[in-house]
Amino acid sequence: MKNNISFIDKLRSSGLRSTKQRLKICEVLFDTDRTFHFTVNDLVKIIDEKMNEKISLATVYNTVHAFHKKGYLKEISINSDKSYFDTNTKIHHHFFDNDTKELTDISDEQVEKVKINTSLPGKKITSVEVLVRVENK
Amino acid sequence: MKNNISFIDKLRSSGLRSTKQRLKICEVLFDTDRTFHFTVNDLVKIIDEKMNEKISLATVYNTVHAFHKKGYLKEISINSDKSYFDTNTKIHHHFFDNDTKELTDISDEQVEKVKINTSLPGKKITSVEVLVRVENK
DNA sequence: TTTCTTTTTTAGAATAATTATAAAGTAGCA
DNA sequence: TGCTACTTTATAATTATTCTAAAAAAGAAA
Repeated sequence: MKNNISFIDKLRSSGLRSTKQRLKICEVLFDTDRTFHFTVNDLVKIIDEKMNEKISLATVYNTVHAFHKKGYLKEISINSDKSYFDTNTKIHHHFFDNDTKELTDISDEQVEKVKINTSLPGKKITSVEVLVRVENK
Repeated sequence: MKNNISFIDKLRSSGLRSTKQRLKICEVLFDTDRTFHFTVNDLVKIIDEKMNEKISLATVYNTVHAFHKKGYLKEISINSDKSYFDTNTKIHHHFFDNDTKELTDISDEQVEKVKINTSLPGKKITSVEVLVRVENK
């Protein structure tokens, strides 16, 4: 219950009502030192097992989508049967290990600025992301 | 029926039996001047409507996976509800239109060489690809 | 060719992630 | 306090993909 006030503000200021469920999800997602990747299923499990709370699946989906829309979460582009989200919303890139299927952040400084010398008419760029695939030597 | 011989060879040499269905799919995928992107559903539609042929959905999935495994197709990393494949198997980059879900190639010259200043121990880089998401202005 | 073995195709069922629905509950404001 | 719009919820529906098991076809050997 410590810094939940900041979450309430966060929600309010983005036009989302602060509900019990949303605050709980905020805690799980943003009340940590480090950012992380997750699927909706991961999130449900954490809420259920670690937080001993029961939030309906539909609500978790709703909330994750709302947070994504507001820019508090980022969707990661990996082809998979599920959607991966990232609490690190800064522009950054990823290693994807083809052997273990693990995803690791590459901080922005470690990738030289990607320049795209072309565009699509009537469209604006919303993100530029690099995916570096690796495998065992 | 012209250059189907090459497809038969292609299949044979990769240890796949050359069946009527696989040859038809080869025609659709590889008997064109330009490479293209597709989903399994797109492919089924083309076979059905343009080629007036009926190949079972399971077979199309099987074949696409077999071709992917053999390196004749590339899967594109987009978080989406479906899987996208590319008949262009060379390393290259993409625009993905968040509105229309359309995928467009970005030719290699239009992207300045991406430099990654970090690595993972024991791993070697197999590809570095850029995904540029766009949406309506 | 005929026969035999293995691979492939197929329709349909099963699975899994996600979205839609519509009723009940809650937040925030007047 | 009461109202209204937004949320939550359980459940059904949807969609892409995979599984299954039987029938069909391919390739090799006799």
